Amino acid sequence: MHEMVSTDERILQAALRRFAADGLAAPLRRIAADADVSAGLIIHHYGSREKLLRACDLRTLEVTRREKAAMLAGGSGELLAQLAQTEKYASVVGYVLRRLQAGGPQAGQFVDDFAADAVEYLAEGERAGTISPSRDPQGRAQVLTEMALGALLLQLPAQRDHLDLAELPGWLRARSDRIIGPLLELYSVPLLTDRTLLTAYLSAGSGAQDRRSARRTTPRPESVPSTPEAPS
Amino acid sequence: MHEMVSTDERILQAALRRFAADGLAAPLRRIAADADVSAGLIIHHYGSREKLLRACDLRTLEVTRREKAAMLAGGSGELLAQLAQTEKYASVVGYVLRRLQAGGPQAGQFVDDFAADAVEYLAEGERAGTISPSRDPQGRAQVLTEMALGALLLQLPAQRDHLDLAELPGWLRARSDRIIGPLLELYSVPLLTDRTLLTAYLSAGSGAQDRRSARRTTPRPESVPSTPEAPS
DNA sequence: CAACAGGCTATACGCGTGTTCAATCGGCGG
DNA sequence: CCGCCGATTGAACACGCGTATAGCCTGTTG
Repeated sequence: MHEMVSTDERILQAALRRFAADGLAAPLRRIAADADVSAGLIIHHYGSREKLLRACDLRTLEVTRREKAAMLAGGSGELLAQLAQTEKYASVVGYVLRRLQAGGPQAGQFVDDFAADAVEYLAEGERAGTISPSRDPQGRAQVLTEMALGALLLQLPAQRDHLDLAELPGWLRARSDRIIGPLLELYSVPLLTDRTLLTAYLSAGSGAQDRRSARRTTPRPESVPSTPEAPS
Repeated sequence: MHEMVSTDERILQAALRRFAADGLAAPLRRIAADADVSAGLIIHHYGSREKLLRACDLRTLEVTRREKAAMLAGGSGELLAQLAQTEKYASVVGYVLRRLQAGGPQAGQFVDDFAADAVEYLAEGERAGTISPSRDPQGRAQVLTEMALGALLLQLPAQRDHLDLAELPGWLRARSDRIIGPLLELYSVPLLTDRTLLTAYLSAGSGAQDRRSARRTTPRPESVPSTPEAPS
């Protein structure tokens, strides 16, 4: 009644789920078992393992882009978390995280994709007056995106290496509740008590767009412990 | 003259370098070749591959702790970056990143370790008057650490999956220069233009320490796009 | 009805892995 | 000098992987 999907699609969805659950190194045979087919059939349909991964990337990119566009139109933020609320999308969310974890050029594309959308979100907030303007919106969005995604990725598999897709939405929401306090504080009251560092850096001749001049000009003041970059 | 290290140590250092360069999935035989020994000898000395990884974890934890303590005494911030400046420690820095990338419980321990030190750094800055006080220092340090480490990890292997340890220090410094602008701005001028969100959240009954009451009480205002958590 | 085509499976090959084992080497105490 | 014992090695084992191949089973077509 509700589902008579083609075998290709069934394989792709099984791959998406299994990759998300066990990581991108999940064996082909396991995916085959999940999709109730033989391992050879996957090769027959997708050519090779890498091609299958490519297909997963494509599908994921497509879904996230579509869904992000819908959310942008709706005007509400919170991407991955909100996306994962819909249980239907848990696998693609998990796949994104696994892809980020695996690294490589593909991960960069995902990040850039999210960063590009973050630019729009922040600009929208800026127009609405809730987000302070920046002298480098692109850079700010990039940094914010990398921090948000990175932090999420970092404490995601801290529990185990197996990701339970059924628990993922609840886990994301719980995590959101857990960190929203410090996060709100961090973004409401400046971490640094005065702007001397910022003004010093800005007057040192590196405009926002001008990245080439940002080399060793800043004398890197000694008195300040722990530039927030520093916990790393 | 300057070096007559035991074979165990030579193996461990080779493992550290190779794991850092190629990831924790690097084959034992490759490490053996680097250390000019046979693969069997590694097993003979360390028992198994996992034990070798355990030894690497231990060594890394020990070195970072010692060096972090020294830096804390010295009063200067910037941990991993500064550590990596000394070419000698490039391998342990790389190993930390690889361990974080691999995830698992061990990664959590590293993060917690760094977060614990971040608490001290921030407290020191707070006493010096350069860092604003927080109502949840532990939570703030945790979030800052996860963001810093996560962002670093996220765009680290974006170039390739092979990490060139010789280029790592330069790469870290370049990255630092690249993002210091938006970062300084982000931590000097509040991202959110007013504190209504924060006060609303705080008045919703969730004290800093009291995490259990932080469930779905906040009505999650509709007007604000992109809670900074949101770029993810 | 016969032949064909294609989705699909079972099996096998080649490779790389961690680990084991027997054998060899080398120094050191009895 | 003998004998032992740990360090060290190369070959072999067992296993899991991705992939190639040959065949089966079913529906369709001439």
